[in-house]
Amino acid sequence: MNLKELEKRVKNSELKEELIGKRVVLVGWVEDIRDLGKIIFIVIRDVSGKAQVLFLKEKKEIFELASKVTKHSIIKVSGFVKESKAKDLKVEVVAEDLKIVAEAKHPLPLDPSGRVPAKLDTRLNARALDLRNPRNLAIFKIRAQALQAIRSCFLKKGFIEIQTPKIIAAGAEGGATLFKVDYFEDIAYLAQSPQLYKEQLTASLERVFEISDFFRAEKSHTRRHLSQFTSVDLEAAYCDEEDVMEFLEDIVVSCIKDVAKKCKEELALLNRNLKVPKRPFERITYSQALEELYAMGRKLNFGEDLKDEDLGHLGKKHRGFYFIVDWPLQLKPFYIEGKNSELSRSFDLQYGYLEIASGGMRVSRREVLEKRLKDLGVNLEGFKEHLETFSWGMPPHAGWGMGFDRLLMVITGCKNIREVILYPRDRFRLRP
RNA sequence: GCCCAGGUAGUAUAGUCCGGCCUAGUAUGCGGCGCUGUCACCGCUGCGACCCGGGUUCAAAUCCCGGCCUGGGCGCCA
Repeated sequence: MNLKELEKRVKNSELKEELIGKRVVLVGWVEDIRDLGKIIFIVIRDVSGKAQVLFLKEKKEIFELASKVTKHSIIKVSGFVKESKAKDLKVEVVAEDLKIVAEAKHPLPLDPSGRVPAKLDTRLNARALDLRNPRNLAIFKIRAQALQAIRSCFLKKGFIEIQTPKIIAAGAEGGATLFKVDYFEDIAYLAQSPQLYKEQLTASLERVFEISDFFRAEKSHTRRHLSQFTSVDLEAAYCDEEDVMEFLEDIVVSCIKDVAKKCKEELALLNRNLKVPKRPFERITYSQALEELYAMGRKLNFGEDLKDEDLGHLGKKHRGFYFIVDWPLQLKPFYIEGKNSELSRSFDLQYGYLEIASGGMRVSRREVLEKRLKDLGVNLEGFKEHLETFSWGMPPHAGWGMGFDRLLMVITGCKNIREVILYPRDRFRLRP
């Protein structure tokens, strides 16, 4: 089978009244069969939607073939379009010819029609079949659209898309746990962020963005953590934290606006009434957050990180997107610029309890960076090449990283991050 | 690494507390038969399951121990 052979193919979503009387070819999987004895209705679905095909007893050969088709087999049907009496379809196709392209052998691991909903684990183990459920497919149509929206927003602002290495040398970056991999005679690690590279690149590319997967060997087991996740990263020269916060607002709002406009059917399948957030997003300082938490009976000292429970409380008070700014310097990584001796020029973007993005003004002076690293007790040797670039004329720059999968949770309303990833990787899942 | 919950036909569930009328119920699925407008088609009929190993007991899906797997949470998350 090839495209030439399918020249007359009409996607199910294109099957409209204008085609009445015309001969068409449909290809797709069998979603449902209703055999009434002398007439058989087959509901055929493809990536675009569904259609109803009629088989009449007069066409003996194909009628008998149709009565043997199993659900979820791939079939090719040709026939004439006519008006339909079906509840939710305007037209249908009376079959003239039927070919079983690929038989689905039962039992199947789950029922994509969703009549008996399968557990997430079962679904992920049979993902390709699971995505024949239009609701689940909708999530990934939205995902693709959201990515495209973000990319075009960056390009409009003059950003250059980059790809940084995913295999990196010694885990000098510290912090979160790295995955170790054999690298010929050496040991390498999987990158957990493009941080150092994207900063370096502002020296020449000025404004850069990257949309790629990164890896964290955290032993987290929650509904919002994964070992492999998609990160949207921005870094821009001659910008400060305020500038990149505006970029972030713009990216998020454009993305949601675009999805709301172009994915109406998909959002409807998810029962989602997607509201475009208003700019500017609310901003609270870390100190304000502590005060608010104190008023709710939670005592935290300055310098303590906000725990999930705290963010949960704050999320109830601040609905939708909001920034937490002015974090204590000690809570932020070495490359974040200080505001003074205590505070940093950084921000986190929250959506309710969920942390979506974090970023800030970066340190661009080598001596400051070296001091910060030394204060943390890090061996400068591991950062030698990175630090060197800061002696070649490093422009002041700021940036952020956003968890794309988490943004998608917000857009789709999925409560488990695994639902918005095709083949999620977590601590307990390495396959399929 | 820690805590909690769970594992019953292909899928999803009831039963488990308090062992015995469980010959394991229901829905959906799958097979057969009938039916010319279905649309979660319908009617009749059949098929199919107690995660694995050990223990207690006259008797284990049910209680105990170990293992494997899953879900949720904590911690962790530059």
